[in-house]
Amino acid sequence: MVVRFAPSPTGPLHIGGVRTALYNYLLARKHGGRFILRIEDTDQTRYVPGAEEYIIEALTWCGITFDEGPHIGGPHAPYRQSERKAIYAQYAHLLVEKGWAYYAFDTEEELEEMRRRFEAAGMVAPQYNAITRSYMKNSLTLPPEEVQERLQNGKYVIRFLVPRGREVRFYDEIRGWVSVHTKEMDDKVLLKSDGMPTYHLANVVDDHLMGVTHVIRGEEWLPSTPLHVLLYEAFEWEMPKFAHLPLLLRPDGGGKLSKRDGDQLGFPVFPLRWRDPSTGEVSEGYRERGFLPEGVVNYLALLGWHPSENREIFTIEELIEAFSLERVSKAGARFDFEKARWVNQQHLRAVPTARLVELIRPLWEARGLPPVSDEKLSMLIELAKERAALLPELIESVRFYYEAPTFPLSSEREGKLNPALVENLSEWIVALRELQSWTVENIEALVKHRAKSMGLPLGKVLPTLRLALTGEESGASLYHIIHVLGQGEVVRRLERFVEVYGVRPRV
RNA sequence: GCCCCGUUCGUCUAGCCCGGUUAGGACACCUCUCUUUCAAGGAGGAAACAGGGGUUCAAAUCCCCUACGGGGUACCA
Repeated sequence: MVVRFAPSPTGPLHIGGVRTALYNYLLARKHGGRFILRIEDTDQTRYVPGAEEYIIEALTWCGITFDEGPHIGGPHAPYRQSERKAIYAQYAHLLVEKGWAYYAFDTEEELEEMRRRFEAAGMVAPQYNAITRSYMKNSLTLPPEEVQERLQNGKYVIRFLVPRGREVRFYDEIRGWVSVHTKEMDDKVLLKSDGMPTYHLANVVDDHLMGVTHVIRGEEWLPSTPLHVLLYEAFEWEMPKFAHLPLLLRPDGGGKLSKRDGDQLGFPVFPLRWRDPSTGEVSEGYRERGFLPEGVVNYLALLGWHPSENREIFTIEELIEAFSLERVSKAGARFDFEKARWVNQQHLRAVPTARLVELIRPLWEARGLPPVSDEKLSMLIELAKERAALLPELIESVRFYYEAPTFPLSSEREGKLNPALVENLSEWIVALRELQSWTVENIEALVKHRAKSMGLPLGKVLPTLRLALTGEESGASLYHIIHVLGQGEVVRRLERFVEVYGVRPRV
C-alpha cells in the first residue's frame, strides 16, 4: 500500500488537512505501506512562503511522519510539483497525440465572452464542453496551419477532450459506486499557459509515477474524480483505489471549516500558531492553546471514524491498530471543541509528571513567574493535574503558589470566614511555625487536631484557612497546598491575614 | 440553475450491507453520591431514526419521491 498526503502550500495547514494526513498515515502504518508527502505548488500565484515548513512542522508535532517527501527525499524525488514541471508537459502532449486532449488558444476575455453569450442564451454556468468548444479557438476548430502558427507563439493550454455519451463509474471505498455522465463534465485545462499542470493532471501523473495505490482525500474532490478516472483510462494506467473523506464542518453548521474561520469560532483551526507573512496577522494553534499532540490526534481520528468497540481514548499506536476505512462515516462532522478538550484531558492525566514538568517549564518562564525547582514544579503539577484539560490550566490552577492573596477579600468571601477560627489564628500560626517535620501527613494531623480541640468541624476550618492562604474558595487539597507553599510562606501569609482580620474580625 | 454526496439524541456516533434492539456509547446538560471546596470518580436522568409513499407478518435498516444540508461547477488546489 502506498498513500500520499498532497497539500498545497498556500498557507497554514488546517485541522481538516491534518485529519486527512492522519487517516493516510494510520492506514500506511497499519498495512506496512509507504507514506509520501507531496507538495502541490503548481499555482505560483498562490504560493505562500513558510507554508511548506509549517506543514511539515505541524505534522511532525502531531507525530505524523513520512517515508518520502521534500524534507527527506526518496526514490521518487523531487516531491515538489513545481520541480517536476517538465514531466507533466510531456504527458499532456502525449494525451494530445493519443487524441484525448487538444490545444486551446482562447484568451481570458474570449472565455468571458463565451460565458456571457451562453448565459444570455439561457445557460446558467456555461462550460468549455462538447457544445461550446466548437465556438472557441482550439486545435479542433482552427485550420492546422493556424494551429501550428499559434503553437509557435507558445501561448496555449491543453484541454482534456471529454468523450461523449459515456457514464463514468468508479467505486469509492467509503461511499460505494458513484457515477457521472460525461455530458456533465467539461474539458478541463490540463496544462496551463505558463507550462504548469493543473491539479488534475499533476495528481494523476504523480500518483501513477509514485506508485500510489490508495487516493484518500477530502470530499471536495469527489466531483472531479470522474475526470481523473478518464485520465487513467487515457494513459492506460492502472487506477488506484479512491476514498473521499467526509468534510469537517463549522460548529454553527455554516459550511466546511475553512482557514479563514481563524479564531472567530473561539477555538483554533490550525495545529500550530501561524503568522501571515503579508498581513502579520497571527492565528492561534492547538499547540499554543495547550493541547497535547496525542489529544489532538485522538480527537481528530474520532471525527468521522468510529472504532468497532465503544471506546474513545486511543494512543496513536492504538489508532494504527484499530483504524480502517470501512468504519469511516459518509456525512460531514461538526467540530466540537468541548469534546476535544475532554479527549485532551484524558491524555493529560496519563502523561507522567516528569514529562509535564518539561512541557510546563517553558510556559512558566514565558510568563515571568518566579523560578521553581523541578521538584517543586512537579509537586504543583500533581496538584493541578486532576482539574486541567489543557496545559496552561496546570499553571493557572496553582496561582496560589506564585501569587499571594490580596486582602481584604470580597465581602462575599469574607462571609465564609469562621470568626472563632479567625480570632484564634495566632495560636495556629505558632503551632505551624513550630511544626518539626513539614510533611503532608503532619500538617493534616495538626489541622485536624486543632480543629477538634476547638470543637470546629473541618467544613468550617478548611475554607477559612484556604481563603487566608490562597484567597480562593476552591482548589486542590488544602493539606497539599500548605505543604507545597512551605512553612515560611504559610506563616507569612497567615500573619498578613491576621493583620487585616485578626484584631477585630469584620465578620 | 445543473451535477455529485449526504441526513439516527444539541454534538461525535453504534446499529443499516445480512429487516424483528427497551435504538447503544461518548461529550455537553440535569439529579444524586464522594469531598473542606472545585475538579476527577461513582450512580441515575432527560435527549434522536428529516418527511411522505411503497415492499413486507414486521422497516432506522430495502425501494421511490420530497425537503433540508454540504460539496463541485476556474489557465485554485
